[in-house]
Amino acid sequence: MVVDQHSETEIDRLFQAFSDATRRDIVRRVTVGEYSVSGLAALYAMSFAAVQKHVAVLERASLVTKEKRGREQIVRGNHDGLQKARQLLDEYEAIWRQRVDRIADILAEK
Amino acid sequence: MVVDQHSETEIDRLFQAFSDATRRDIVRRVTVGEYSVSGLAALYAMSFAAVQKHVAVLERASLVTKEKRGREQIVRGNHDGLQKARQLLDEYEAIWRQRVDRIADILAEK
DNA sequence: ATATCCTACAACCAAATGGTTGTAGATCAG
DNA sequence: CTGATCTACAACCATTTGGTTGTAGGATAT
Repeated sequence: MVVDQHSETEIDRLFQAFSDATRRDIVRRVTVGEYSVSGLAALYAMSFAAVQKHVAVLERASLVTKEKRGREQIVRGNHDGLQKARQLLDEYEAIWRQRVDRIADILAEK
Repeated sequence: MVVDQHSETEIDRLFQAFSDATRRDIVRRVTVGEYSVSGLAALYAMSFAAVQKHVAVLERASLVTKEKRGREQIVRGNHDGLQKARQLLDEYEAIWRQRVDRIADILAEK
């Protein structure tokens, strides 16, 4: 495998971030509206610190942004990460379509 | 969070499977053509057993299928997992679009 | 001024992950 | 038949992950 190390670990982080139900829920929530970290923490049956870590994972994956406002940290959705993930999966879908086309061509030759 | 446990852990597995560069490479390869597990193992700087585990992770995520042929196990791409992942991300994209529409409506009211 | 709220971060823990080596059973080739 | 190949799986190991509690500091409200 000779792949760009930087972007590959970025993609690792992106899908890793999506692979947890709590984090996916956070992403949905903060895309619709604003939440402070403690506001999010109130929603789940886990400690504030645990939610804080989830938000940190999402931020590193560009799925969420944080902005300090007074004593609160406001969490909002970040479209960048989602767009990158979707683009990635579109590439895999394109490989499937090429394969289907290739098989169709072979059948047509007969 | 009151979510369907079964499908949620399925999604966990799906994105978890995508969060590793070797596994993503395997998915691309076996979508284009057929590979035995040892055929795949020859491509990477890791043991046969490690690749075997990666394939197992992909199989559980419905990103790949295995079929025994003689003494070999043939690995092929499985479109189901990819489709599910793409559908999921499309739902997140839809949330974004709703948000954009909502903001546009508010602006239009003024 | 002081108590409360929100956040950051360290230290710790159990379980999962990604890798290894080794063993054993099928299947194939000569 | 024998040896080589392919796979499955167990046992082990280091690191990461997802959670906890505790401490400390900055911002807010009374």
